[in-house]
Amino acid sequence: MDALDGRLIDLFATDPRIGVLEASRRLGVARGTVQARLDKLATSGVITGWGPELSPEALGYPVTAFLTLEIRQEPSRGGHDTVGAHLAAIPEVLEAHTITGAGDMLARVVARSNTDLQRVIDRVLETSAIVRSSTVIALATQVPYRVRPLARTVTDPQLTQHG
Amino acid sequence: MDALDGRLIDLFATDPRIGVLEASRRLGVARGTVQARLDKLATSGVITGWGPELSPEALGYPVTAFLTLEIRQEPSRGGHDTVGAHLAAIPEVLEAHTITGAGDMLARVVARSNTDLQRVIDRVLETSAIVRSSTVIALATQVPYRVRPLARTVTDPQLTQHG
DNA sequence: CGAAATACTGTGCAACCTGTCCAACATCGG
DNA sequence: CCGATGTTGGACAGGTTGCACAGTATTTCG
Repeated sequence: MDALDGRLIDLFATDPRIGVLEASRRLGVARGTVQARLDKLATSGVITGWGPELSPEALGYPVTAFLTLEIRQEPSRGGHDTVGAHLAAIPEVLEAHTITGAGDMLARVVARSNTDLQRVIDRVLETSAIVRSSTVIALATQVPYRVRPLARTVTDPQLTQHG
Repeated sequence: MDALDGRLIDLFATDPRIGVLEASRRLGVARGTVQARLDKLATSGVITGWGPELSPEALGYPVTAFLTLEIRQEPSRGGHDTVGAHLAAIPEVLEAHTITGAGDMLARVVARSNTDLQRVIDRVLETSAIVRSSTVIALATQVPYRVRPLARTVTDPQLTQHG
């Protein structure tokens, strides 16, 4: 990751439709350089994919909520992996992580409405491996998910301010 | 969104590098159909972008945490928008939402290490509009962020189980 | 410092893909 | 039955890709 990689990522993030050739023109470098950089960024794992980004809202799921789940401690009937597999089978669960705290998990779910959210939560709680849960509903998004500003800190370390 | 749209999204999610022509071959439809479908999916907002997906981990930020922020109620010195703008200026804040509860927000942040997380949190708390905060650290990811299973429920409603 | 390794450039080529038309046919709802 | 809409197969020019090569810069390391 140097400044050219950063500009390359910015370029493709802003204008994903452009190809390698157009990118090389805009960056003022040879086409082969752009190809090599992209290959390296993909190999090193910085770029994980080029797939289409889907909007749950446009798919009819405008309600987002975060569930904090307390997991049963007994290994035979609980465990994070059990719950993880359970959650992975529910389409409305967009992501789930284990977090610090007494055997807890945090899951992001979406639903068709506030009413529909109840159905989703019920489905999440279907497993006996979950002891308790609490829900917060996302009302608005102040900062939409983004990684680009972070990528800039890698090439411009002065952006990493120390409070 | 019908079954063909679903297969189209699956196809491009699995193999983003293929073009319209190759997609039409694999789906057994005319090229113009694929182009028309993609245009419509983009226009309707289901597909929001084709940009490269970046891995914070590969960029050197392997630690993810969720901050719950309590916002000061006085309009002059607090407010969600004030905090939202503040958070948006911090690269390590990957997303932020207002949530149900007493004037709270939820923010996802990343850091270079657990130690570095303290710096990020300090920077988040630099504004006087935030009264209090609590942090949970994500230890592992059971379900990585995904929307594809959700897209399937739109074309295959029986996947939407009722508990 | 000097040499090796690595990266970048500019170029060329064949093969392929895209964007954009078009006429004809199929499907669906009224 | 009609119209609206979507699909098909085809065509075209122009652009793009993947690959290769030699030559030149730049970096790395003894």
